[in-house]
Amino acid sequence: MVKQHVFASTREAIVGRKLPPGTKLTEDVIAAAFNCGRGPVRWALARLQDEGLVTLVPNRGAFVAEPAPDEAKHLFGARRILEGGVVRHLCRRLPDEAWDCLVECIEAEDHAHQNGNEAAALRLSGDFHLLMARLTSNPVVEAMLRELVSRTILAIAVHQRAGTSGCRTHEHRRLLALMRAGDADEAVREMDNHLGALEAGLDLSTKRKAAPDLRAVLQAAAATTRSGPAGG
Amino acid sequence: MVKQHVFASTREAIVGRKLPPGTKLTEDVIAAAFNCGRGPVRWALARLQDEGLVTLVPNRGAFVAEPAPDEAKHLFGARRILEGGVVRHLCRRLPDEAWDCLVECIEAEDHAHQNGNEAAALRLSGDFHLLMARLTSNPVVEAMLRELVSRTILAIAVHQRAGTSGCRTHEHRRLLALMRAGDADEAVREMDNHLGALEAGLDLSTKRKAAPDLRAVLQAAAATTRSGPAGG
DNA sequence: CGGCTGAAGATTGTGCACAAAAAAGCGCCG
DNA sequence: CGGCGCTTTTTTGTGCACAATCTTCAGCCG
Repeated sequence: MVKQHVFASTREAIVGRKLPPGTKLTEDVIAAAFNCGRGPVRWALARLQDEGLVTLVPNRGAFVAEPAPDEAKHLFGARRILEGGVVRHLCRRLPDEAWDCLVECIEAEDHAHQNGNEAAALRLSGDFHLLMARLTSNPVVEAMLRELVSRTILAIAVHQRAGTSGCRTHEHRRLLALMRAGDADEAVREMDNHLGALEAGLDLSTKRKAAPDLRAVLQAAAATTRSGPAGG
Repeated sequence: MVKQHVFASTREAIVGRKLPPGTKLTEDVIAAAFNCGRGPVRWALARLQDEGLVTLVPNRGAFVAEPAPDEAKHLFGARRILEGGVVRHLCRRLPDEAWDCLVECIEAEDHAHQNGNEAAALRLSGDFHLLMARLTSNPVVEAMLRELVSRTILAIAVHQRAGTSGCRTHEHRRLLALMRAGDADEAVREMDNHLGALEAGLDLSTKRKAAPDLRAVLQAAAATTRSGPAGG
């Protein structure tokens, strides 16, 4: 199946930071890159849009999504709600193999940090959160969090301050210990703080991006009224 | 835009019970119904698939999703986690207008129940849950729950027992009172019980659907090995 | 010299045609 | 009469062409 190949590869390129936010995704270019027509590309782009990874402007084209500051805040807010529930769900009991999996994931992240590979560390950090969702044995929850983590990576790529790393592994370790101990309330609070620290590492000033927002607003206004200066 | 029209109308037809689960969604038929080519139809189907409302089998076509018993359980589990977080988030404080909105929604649901319009009541019940998500002022949370509610409606349509109605409004009222009182733990518990009652109203026996599952399993096995009797 | 109008270029939206794969129906052989 | 293989038919997967729209830019007028 060509469609899924285009979708998976493009998604991997976006999440793996190969395609920075704001990159124009011209259909012909992608079609040429995969040696296929525009049909599969359009299918993949539609899926990517649903995941919030690309923005599809009518008659303008597709772009790698640039989460606005407000959207980034909403993303973190949603993760607080969802992952709080996940943590509370996991606190009850879990087989030892599950805990080992989480420990292994943290160690891999530590290893990436030591090698100075920040991109891999950020990716592993996301994998840790995703692994927790997987441990709920609920594919629906897992899918929701996967989408949230992907978009969070995008938001971090856009608004990341210089010198700030992703998830600190010691926070992950503490969270793990709290969950293993069964202290639900404290574990949820730790997750809240953890996500708060992640959000605090970003620069979410809403005024700095006034110029591009202005253009978007004008476009939206013109599209709404349909009676502006665009007509001949 | 034709695409969005096809998408919105088809979605409305599925959620509104006009298209029962399992219905074959032939592209040509939909294209003819909307007087357009198959392009917009494919786009709409891709979006619908991402929302979990249709199942898209390769080289077979699109069908209105029939959530399996396991998937239905996962749906309710995800809603427990997500809506539990929503309730906890809303417990803090909310303007009076918000509470009025919720009361109004409950009364509309009551009205539908009195008129014997069960389909509308189920729809209003979903709107109540959706309204709570909207009151978080978080579009991401709202979108996630909208998808979950839609799929839940589908699951109910498939597995509903005879004589069981949807959300009881008095449970909604009690939940509302608890949230307004600020009793987070008790409100979350009420939400849990409420969703549990909804799930209990379904017949989620996994063995009864052995026959159709068998065919799906055989198809999957054939697709995996690629060396079955299908080849010529 | 600035702003506006017009055309040209580029890109997406849509429809149509062909190919491939699966399903169904049918004939044939045991 | 039942099971198997082939053929036909239906439907999706893909590519290509045309039209609509937006952007850009050159030329013109005030």
